[in-house]
Amino acid sequence: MATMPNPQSKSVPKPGPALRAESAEQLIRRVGARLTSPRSAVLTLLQSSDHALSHQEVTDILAGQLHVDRVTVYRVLDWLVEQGLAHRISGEDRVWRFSMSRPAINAARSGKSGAEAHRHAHFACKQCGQTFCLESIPAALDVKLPAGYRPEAVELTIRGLCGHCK
Amino acid sequence: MATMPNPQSKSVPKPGPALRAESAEQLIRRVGARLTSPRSAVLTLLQSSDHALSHQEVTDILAGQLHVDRVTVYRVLDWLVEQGLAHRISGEDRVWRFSMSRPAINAARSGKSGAEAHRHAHFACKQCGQTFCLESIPAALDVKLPAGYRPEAVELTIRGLCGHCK
DNA sequence: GGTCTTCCTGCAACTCATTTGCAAGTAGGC
DNA sequence: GCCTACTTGCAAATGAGTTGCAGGAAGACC
Repeated sequence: MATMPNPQSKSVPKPGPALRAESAEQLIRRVGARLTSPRSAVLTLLQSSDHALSHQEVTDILAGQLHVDRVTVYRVLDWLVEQGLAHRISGEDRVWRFSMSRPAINAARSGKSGAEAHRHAHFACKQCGQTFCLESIPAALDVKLPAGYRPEAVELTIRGLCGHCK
Repeated sequence: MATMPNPQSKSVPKPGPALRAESAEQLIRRVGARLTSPRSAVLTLLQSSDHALSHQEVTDILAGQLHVDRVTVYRVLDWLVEQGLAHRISGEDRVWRFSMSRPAINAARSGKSGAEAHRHAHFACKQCGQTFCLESIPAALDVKLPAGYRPEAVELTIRGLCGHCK
């Protein structure tokens, strides 16, 4: 996924190079898991999307490609997060959004946890509702906390208007 | 809803249990709104809590004090946010939490919007589930966004173990 | 104190994202 | 090709938050 997202391309991502599907399968095998069509389809979708996708978006887009139950989509998304192949972003609309980021993939390859590699800011557009990863902006743990507080993760979300909606 | 402040102006309330209830009433009148027992009770509760409260927590605590419908609690909390007397924090568990912060109150007094004054980080403890305001840590808008992106608000949430759960 | 108007509250029913239970299906090891 | 453990599909449940509406009460006016 591009560090600088292109807001022009909306919900339906382009299929992309042939390598993408193969890459999704490779990643699934890399974690030693069973390769199934829902997993492959969801992961490929996340890979080719320039913004974080909600469960609803994934289900809608997949609906035209293959038959996948919505519960399965939930489970696959959870599983991808568990495996460190994707990360989950909580939005203001109480909807989870999922995104696959290069660092997460690299971390999975190198054995690090996805959470550990997932240290960047997000931008949530209040106009179009889309959420973009700002991988160039770190969500750093360098803040001074009150005594005794042990930080483990930082969530930095910027809200406003994206490049397309401004 | 009128926003004309009440002419009766009193001194800044001092911290202390006895003055707290009175202070909640003062604040409600300050925004020119009707003083009702649900509003007073919820605001007093937020004032006396050291952490952000969920709707469920507010309802539970209030249950032992007076009869308030859960829908009314939702509406009062929304109203407090609208008036800038409280702010709303979105958590990982898809539950809103509400907190009243000094800056927000001062902003209400000076006519500024609560959102404008609400520029601090939050700490979410994964052990006890509580969320605390870190008013000494600013959620600054000084990040470099991709061209065309217009930021309006920053949400900075640190997750980990709080001083009590460490 | 009494009346009136407008805003607020309580109640019931609803929405919708997400979860759970379970039986049927299938990927991959043997 | 067979088996077993892991996945999926379906139905139903959960739970936070919302909506519509009628009755109730805060506060203004007299």
